[in-house]
Amino acid sequence: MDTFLQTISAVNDETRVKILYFIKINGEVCVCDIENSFNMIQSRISRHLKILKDGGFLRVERRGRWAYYGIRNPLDKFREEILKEISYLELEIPRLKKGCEIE
Amino acid sequence: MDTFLQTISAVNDETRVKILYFIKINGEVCVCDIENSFNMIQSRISRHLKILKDGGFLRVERRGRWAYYGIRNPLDKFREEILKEISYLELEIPRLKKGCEIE
DNA sequence: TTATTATATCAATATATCTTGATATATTAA
DNA sequence: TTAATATATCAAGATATATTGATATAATAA
Repeated sequence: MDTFLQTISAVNDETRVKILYFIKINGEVCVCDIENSFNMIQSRISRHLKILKDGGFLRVERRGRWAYYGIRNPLDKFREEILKEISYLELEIPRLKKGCEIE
Repeated sequence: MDTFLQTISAVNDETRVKILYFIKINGEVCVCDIENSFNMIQSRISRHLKILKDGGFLRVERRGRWAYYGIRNPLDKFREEILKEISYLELEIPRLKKGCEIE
């Protein structure tokens, strides 16, 4: 039950749904890219990414001082269905704006 | 987005997940049956049923003074997947105890 | 009609979650 | 080593949701 609720509550927030879809569309992105694209403060983005990661939707890889987030692969059937349902929403998401100095 | 979040938030609660599964297992039940089986006060059950109904999982039919709740049929693919995922949890749910005087 | 039963809804409180700003940590550059 | 950058985490306040007890509504029984 706990895992189920963790998965569900991860997508029970408009901001997180948009961030998740943004990552699905843009592939691997770092926190500052999302921060910059969504124009939200860093702690807010970071917290949402953690919840999405703990919910099993995202993986994170650290390279240098950057943390790159991407859709976890492979993704199990259920989370895949949730992601599909989110895609059907055809959400308006911000265009990717790189936020870090160097890459 | 609103419909998606309404669907998701409907199953973002342990009590509601159990009630939903209980109804899936037992078929059509009235509020007092759930009240009696789960040993919860009536207003609590009634509120959760409303949220599950508004989330698109349940239908309700009034017959006499009773309100019979059942799984909405047909259920769309996404809610069907959620219900399937809940089934996989193999939750311990209370045995059906009829709660009304007459039926 | 009056009382009883089943259900829904409201108001108050309790609990959980989200956002923000501050601070901590870790990596790289100077 | 010191400064700057990227990210994570914490504490406080704001907002949302859950639970309870009381009350409202509607159907039936007496």
